[in-house]
Order: sequence, then structure tokens, then C-alpha cells
Amino acid sequence: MSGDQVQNDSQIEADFRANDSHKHKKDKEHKEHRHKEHKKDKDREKTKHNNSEHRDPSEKKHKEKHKDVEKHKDGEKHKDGEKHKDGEKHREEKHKDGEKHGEKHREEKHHREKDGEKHKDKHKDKDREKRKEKIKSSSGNVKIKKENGFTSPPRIKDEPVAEGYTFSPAANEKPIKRPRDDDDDMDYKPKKIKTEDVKKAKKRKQEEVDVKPKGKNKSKIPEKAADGKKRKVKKEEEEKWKWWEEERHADGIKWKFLEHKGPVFAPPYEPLPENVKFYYDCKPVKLSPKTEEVATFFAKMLDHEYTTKEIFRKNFFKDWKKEMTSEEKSLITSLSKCDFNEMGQYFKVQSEIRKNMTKEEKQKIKAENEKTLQEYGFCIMDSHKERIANFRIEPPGLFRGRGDHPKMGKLKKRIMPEDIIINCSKNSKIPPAPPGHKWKEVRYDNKVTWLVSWTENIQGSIKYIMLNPSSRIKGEKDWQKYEIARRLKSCVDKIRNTYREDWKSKEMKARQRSVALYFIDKLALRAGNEKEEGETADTVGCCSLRVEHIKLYPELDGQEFVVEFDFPGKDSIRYYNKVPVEKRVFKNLQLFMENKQPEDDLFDRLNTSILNKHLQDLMEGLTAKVFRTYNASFTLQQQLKELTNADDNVPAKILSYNRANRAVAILCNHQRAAPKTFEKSMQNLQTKIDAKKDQLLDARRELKSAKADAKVRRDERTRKMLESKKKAVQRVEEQLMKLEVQATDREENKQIALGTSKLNYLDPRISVAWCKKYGIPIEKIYNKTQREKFAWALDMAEEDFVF
DNA sequence: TCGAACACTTAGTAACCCCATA
DNA sequence: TATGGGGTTACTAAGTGTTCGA
Repeated sequence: MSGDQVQNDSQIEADFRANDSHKHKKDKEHKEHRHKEHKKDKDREKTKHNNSEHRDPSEKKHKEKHKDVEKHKDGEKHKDGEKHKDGEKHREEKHKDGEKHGEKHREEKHHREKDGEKHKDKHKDKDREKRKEKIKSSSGNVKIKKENGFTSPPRIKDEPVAEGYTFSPAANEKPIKRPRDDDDDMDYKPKKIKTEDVKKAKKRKQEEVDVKPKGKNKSKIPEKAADGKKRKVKKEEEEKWKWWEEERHADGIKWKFLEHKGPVFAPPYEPLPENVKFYYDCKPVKLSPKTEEVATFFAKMLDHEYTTKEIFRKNFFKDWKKEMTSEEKSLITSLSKCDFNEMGQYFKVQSEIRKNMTKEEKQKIKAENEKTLQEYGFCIMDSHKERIANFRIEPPGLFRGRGDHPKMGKLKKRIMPEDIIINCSKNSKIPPAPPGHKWKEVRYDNKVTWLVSWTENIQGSIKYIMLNPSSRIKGEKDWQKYEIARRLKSCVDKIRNTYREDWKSKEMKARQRSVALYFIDKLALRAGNEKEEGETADTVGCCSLRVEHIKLYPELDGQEFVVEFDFPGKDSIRYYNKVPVEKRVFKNLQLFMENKQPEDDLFDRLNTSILNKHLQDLMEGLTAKVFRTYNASFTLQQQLKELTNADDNVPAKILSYNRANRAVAILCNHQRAAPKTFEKSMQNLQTKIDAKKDQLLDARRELKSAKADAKVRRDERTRKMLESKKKAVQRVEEQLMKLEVQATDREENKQIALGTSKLNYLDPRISVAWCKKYGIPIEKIYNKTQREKFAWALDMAEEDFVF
């Protein structure tokens, strides 16, 4: 490192120190108390983390397993970490030069900036105050879910753009051409409904399994299929609506015709039988229906940890009392004296009874559900029958917030027709409200996609009934999302250069923005919107990170400039990561943290709207979220390229796919609780593997003796026997390998959820292209629902697709 | 201009269903 | 045929980002 650089860095630091100190003095007095409280929380957290250390052994096991599989499958490497490091170093060196630039006017500019930022500071301070108060009043400790056990997510960036890559126009730049057949105005009537119904779909699915699209031909008719079947499949293919080949609606218009049957309400409360009693202070008490209903919500959750949590109990009891009659209120004054066990037991028995129903009874229920689905589960949107995602109104119950949610246990009220807003076409058949009731409102807004909405009573937020992901309206948006991410690919280098430049900006705001953006890009952090204090669990994203969420190490484990992140993210899932960063980032972080308390905002001059406004200037349609999509899809494509071995068999290739998928899930921090049956199922699998190994030994022994036999006898029968023994060995070897691959996959997946990234972040065309290239049936990668959601990608992506 | 409201996507979990196996 | 277990689906909470209106 040059002397110039050192001087430069310290100069910059001095500048900012002088500039920011006023603000921090001002804040300091307010912070002390909060700091203490947070320290307490931290300690509690530590205990929690220690408790979760049982994960480590599995990690070891994981590594050993990994080795095992490599015996079967050469060329698979997990060198992501190192590769990433190298890339970073390279980038850092590239940008070391030219950092020195006019500092003469820096101070002057800072003063100017200071004024502009005063307002923002006010808001941040307000938030901090609120947080402080909340911490004071809440006895709740910050409980973060288990550590994921990974330090640095596998990342490979700075990869050159693949050769032959052609940039595809973004969805919002040019509409996809093909005249729409329903291009009339709002008042038109639906024509023939074109989408298949569920039964048909089921039938089709059966046939679809055989259909393995290969090659450039867009038609997916199986070559081997018998003529009749061929025709049938072809016919159904034609019936399937290819909305992606049609022109989209004009901007802002979501549909031109919408008709549906309204929502399905939760069944009314059925009072408990007389013999099932609630006890208060050991004495049976007959509760009024309303009180009893709320009591059953609690009784149904007795086995759950929730009911032991103080906040949950407190909130529940408070809301329960609101439902009680005045006599009940005066009698039932303590939750600890309430005995719900008999009620809880009753529900357990009911559930057992349901499980043990006869086949016929189960069939009957299934048929009823199917009938409801057919009646309420579809709507007509622009001449097409589309599946609704959630046509049932959420039933009443107790609110189960995630993490340390301050409102857990509160009563989620029963939604009545009077709470419901219906959205549909004016000229459609408007769904009637249930007898004796009326809707809150009937609206005809075709600039939104929802069919039904209501406001829930816990947070006061609006809930919606919307269409299934397989619908046109959702699919188009999904496709567009990936097109925006692909557009980012073409300008990401420029954006990265820009934010690097901003690390040395004279403006604090620009520096914070650029460091935050670096985290969002490098670590796929979420934007981190500001949240209302006391309304939700204390979770953060990038812009809302606080000083207490990171630790800086000038050197750690032989690496320079390491940042340790430890914070509760979305759903209170812990994000824990140690990342070496570039020196300038590190220095900036030191600066941002100076004179701040642990509970202060790391980026006190930044919020998501400032960040997104800036991103919008860099690229149309760019928001923080796009980086996650872009980096996830880019990583998948890159990892698939690196991990797939063309000579592997199908299970090994699928393992490679899952590993690529896993790299993305780790990057995005998609964790899951290890399945309860995990250890047992691994054990069972191991037993199977051992048995298969024995079987292989036997088969090999038999082969050996058959060989000896064949040498001596040399007749046809012995030769045939030898052949069959050879085949047997081969078969058992394959079976063993399959089991071992399965075990590795399962072990590696213990606490990682692949589904979220697969469904929301990975451009499906990458997977489709990969399947086509390596002859993998798409059903091995996407199940039926996923294939329906990604129908557009299945149809349009060829083997040469590049994200 | 800012906070609130709104619309929509992303997320993990639990219930359900179905298939392989004994 | 019963059972266990894993995959799938339903559910709904918790995010992001845009729009609205004071």
C-alpha cells in the first residue's frame, strides 16, 4: 500500500469526524439507557447462540459425506469461498489507484450538506427514541433463530459475460408482440373460456410426465408416444393458453374483464360438547359461546411453545377478556388458573378421529373440497379461467408472529362480509353477499390485481385474495422481474465502479449509500425498510443495520478487514457472516461507527427510498431488490456451469443442480428448521446404504465365482450366467451410488431451504436450458406446481439460453 | 415532502396427501 | 392393508416498493 493512500484515508476520516461530532453529542444522552438494555439483550442472545452449537458436528459430517460422493463423481469442487476472495482482492487492487482527489472543497461542501441532512437526522432520532422506549417497556428479549453454520456464502462474482450472450430487451421496454384477442374495452363480455379445468389438468399432468422436451423444437409432443396419445397431448397443448405470446395490456391496466364468486368464509364456530369442560381454579365453568371460541384457540395451541411465552399469554388474556361477559370477566382474572387441558385433549381426539376415517368418508370430504374449489377457486379474467391462490378468508385465531413479535397471542378476529371489499368488472356477475349480510364495498378497479380485500385487526394491514402464480397476471410480472435483472447484468460493472468511486465521496450520504449498496450487491442483503417500533419484531435489513449488528476486525483468521455481521433479518432469521471487505469499505465503516452507540443506525444518512431513488437514476427499474434477483440467478448459472459434469449420470447431475441451488440459498440466507425427523431419516437411509453395500459384496462374490466357472466350463449357459452376474453388480453399484448421492444431498440440505430461491429468485429459463442441455427431464427439477408457474419459461427457453 | 396507505412479492411452517415398504 | 416418511400445498406473516394525500 502506498504512503499516499494511508494519508488519504486518514485525511478523509478526519474530515468526517469533525463534521459528524455535533450530531452525536446531541444524541448521546438519549442513548445511554438504550445501550444498557441492548447489552442485556445481547447477552441473552449469546446464550441462545451457544445453545445452537449442536449444528457444528453435522457440518463436519457434511464435509466427510462430501468426500464420499466425490469418489463417485469427479470434478466437483466447493472452492467458492476462495474464488470469491480472489475476485474481491482483484477488484480492490484495480480500484486502489486514483483515489486521491480534490479535497480542498471538502470541508466547505460538508457544511452545505449538513444543513440538508438535518431533517433526515430528525427522523432517525425519532425512530431511535421510539426504539428506546420500546426496549424499556418490553420485557421481550431478542431471540434469533439458530445460526446457519456457514461463514461466508459461496459467491463468485466478476465473471466475464459469457460469450455469445445477447442482451434481451427488458419487458418494460418493448411489449411482447402478438395481438390480443380480447382487446376490447372494459365493458366487454367474456367469450369462450379457454383455460383447462383442474380435472383436465390432472389428466394432462399424467401424460405430461412422459413429455420430455428436447432440442430446439418448441413442440413438446413425445416422439415415442402412440399416435392417439400424441393427438390428445397436442390438443391439450393447444388448449393451454400461451399468454406470453400475446400483447400485454397498456400500462397500469391489469385486466379488462374480471368475474368471480367472492370469498369462502371460515365455518361458523361449533360449540364444544357438554362433557368437554373448561376449568377455572379447578372448578368447571360454562363459558359463553364467544368466550369459549377464543378459549378453544388457546387450547388448540397448548402443545406449542407459543403458549409458554409471556407476551403471548399476556396478549391473549387481554384480548380474551374483551370477549367475555361481565360475569366471566369478574370471575376469570388470572390466566394461570385457567385449565384448557380437557379442551385441548378433545381437539386431539377429534384430529385422531379425522385421521382414522374410512376411505369413503375421506373421499366424501375430498369431493366436497373439490366442489368448493371448482366453485370458488377460479375466476374469469379476460376470457380465461384462472386459478385463485387463496379464496378462503383467514379464519379467526391467535396471531402467531415470528421471532419476538410484540403482538403474538392477540386475537385475530373473525372476518365478516361487512369487512369485505369485492373487486370485479362492472358488467360481471357480482358475487352476492351471504344471506342476511352485505359487502363493505364493491369496487371496479382494473388497475389492481386483487379480487377481494379486507383489513386485519392485528396490524391494520390489508389482506388480499389474488390469483395463483400460474396465472397470466402473476406470470407476466415474474417474467418482467427476471428481464429487469438481466438488464442489470449489462450495467452492473458500471454501477460497481460508481459505488466504488463513491466510497471516497466528500458527502457522507454518498459514502453511506455506496457502502450499503456494496453490501446489497456482495452479500445479497435485503434493502431494510424502516419499521414502526413496537408493531413488529425487531428485525433489520441493510439500510436499517445498527452499529451493534456488525463488528470490525482489522485482521481475523489470517484475513484482513473482516466484517462480522450478526443481525435478525426477515422472519427473525439470523444472518451471521464474516466477510473480508475492501479496505476502503472497512475504513468507511469505522467512520460510520465513530461516536455512536450500539443501538444507533449504522447508515444514519440513508434509507431505502434514498437508495432506491439513486438506483433509479443508475438504471430504469432498478431497486435494491433487483440485486438479489440478479445475483441469485447469476450465481445459479455460474455454479451450474462449474459443477455439472456432462459424463455424470442423472442423479449425479441433479446433485450438482441442487448444489448450485444451495449456493444461492446460502447466499440469500434461506434457512429452515431442521426437520424433526431428520436424524431418524438419515439413520434409515444409512441402514439402506449399509444393506446395499452388503448386497454389493455378495454380488461381487457371485460374479467372481461365475468368472471362475466360465473359465473352466466355457459353455453357453455359464457364459450367460456370467453376463447376468456382471449386470447384477452394475445394477447394485448404481443403486448404491444413488443412495449415497441422496444421503449427501439430504445432509447438505439439513438447514437450508431451496424452495424459496427456486421459486422467487432463479430465472427458470436457466434451469430449463440446463435440463435441455444435459438431457435431464424437467420433472426432476420442477414439480407440477412449479412447472405451472414457470410455463412461460418451459415454453420459451432453449438450451442456449443465457441469463 | 413525508408518512401512511396500498399493492404486491417473498418467506417459513404446518397440515395434508400419496407412495413405497413391510 | 397399515404405516412411515417425504414431497406438496395451503396458509399467512413479513418483507419491498409505489402511490396517495395532507
